[in-house]
Amino acid sequence: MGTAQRILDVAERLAQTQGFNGFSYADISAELGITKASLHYHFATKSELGSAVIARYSAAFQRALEEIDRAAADARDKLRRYASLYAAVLRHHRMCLCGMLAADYTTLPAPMRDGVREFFDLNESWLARVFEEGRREQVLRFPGSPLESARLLLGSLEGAMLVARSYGDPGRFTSAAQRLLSELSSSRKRTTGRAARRIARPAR
Amino acid sequence: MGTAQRILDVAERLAQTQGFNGFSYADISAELGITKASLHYHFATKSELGSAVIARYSAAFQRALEEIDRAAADARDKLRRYASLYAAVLRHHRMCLCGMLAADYTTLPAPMRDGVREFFDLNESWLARVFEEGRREQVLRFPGSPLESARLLLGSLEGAMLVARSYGDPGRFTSAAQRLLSELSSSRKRTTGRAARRIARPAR
DNA sequence: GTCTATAACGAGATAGAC
DNA sequence: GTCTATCTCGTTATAGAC
Repeated sequence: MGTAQRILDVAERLAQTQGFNGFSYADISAELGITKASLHYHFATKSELGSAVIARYSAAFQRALEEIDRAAADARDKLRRYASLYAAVLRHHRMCLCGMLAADYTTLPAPMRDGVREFFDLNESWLARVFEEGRREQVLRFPGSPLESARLLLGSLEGAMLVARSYGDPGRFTSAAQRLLSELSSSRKRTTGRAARRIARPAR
Repeated sequence: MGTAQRILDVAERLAQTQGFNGFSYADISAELGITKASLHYHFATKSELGSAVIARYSAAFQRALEEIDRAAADARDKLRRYASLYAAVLRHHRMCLCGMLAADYTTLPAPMRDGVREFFDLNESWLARVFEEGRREQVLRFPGSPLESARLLLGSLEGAMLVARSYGDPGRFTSAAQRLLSELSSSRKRTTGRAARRIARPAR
């Protein structure tokens, strides 16, 4: 794999675990056994590096959502798999990249701020589509607009991750995620233990 | 007001808006018109300063919760007022201190990490008591244990704040908070517009 | 594309005068 | 309690050799 990709891998992980102000070129340099000057050859400024990390992360997330659209049985299943994406991140002791950057938001360079909002927009519009589809096919039942439900779910999952990570306890996240899905999608057939386990250990 | 308190005021605001790694003694120094050396007289290390900020914040939050216990009509009203505390913070363009520090968590000195978890514990046990009370007095209806609902609500409010702040739109928070309360506390009498407005502009 | 070397600055922290 | 002065280290970033 190219050097640029390996730099992005490390930067992404550090941003997800320590925040954008919580790591430096020196950290990446030490981990890859490459000098700081070389890092600057690939990414001239930290802002540029951060923007590249966000862009790659968003693209990967986009692909994951398309994969869910392809594989999921119905809208409810899509939400379950969506929550599983978050659970997988947390199991790697990471926070969602953009949830993390949302905390650093006011200190971020403008291009990165835009990237963070675009990531949220991406998630919200996909989720809103899923809620709309679920309502249409009568597999989901919820009050208000699909977009409102999308925003509530996105924010709640981000917050559940954030707190769960402080306790080093992914169970806190999966527990909250299960309740959220069953509340937000209160169809007649209620969520059972089987679905709960599927969130806790998703297909890879 | 004493110098130490004014230092804490500034440090608290900076921690809530920029994160613990997003501000320095120099920032506080400039704002208060006092040298960095003087700051170190009051708080020898940044870790000490951070711990003091958390301790004061937690104590103030504790008092706010006791005030809610005193003033609120019932458990549902307590939850509404609880959400209003968060909305007030957000309106000041701040994030919850400990929600912010939860993002910085892995980079924090150990004493601060403990303080963050204690803040969450404090909130969760108060909320769990409220959910329990609400169930007992049949004003709230929810599945599972009171503690699970407490954790879900805490995490969801933190996350809703985090995302809303990125958009500079407190309305995103209040909208999510309303939905959460009405879902989490699905008694027969549903929440109305009157309650919604109370969350948007709480009593001070 | 990676290196050595260094610039330029800001961080947290301390010594000691007043 | 607050100051000046300073230390040491870490930060992002650049110049120029290989």
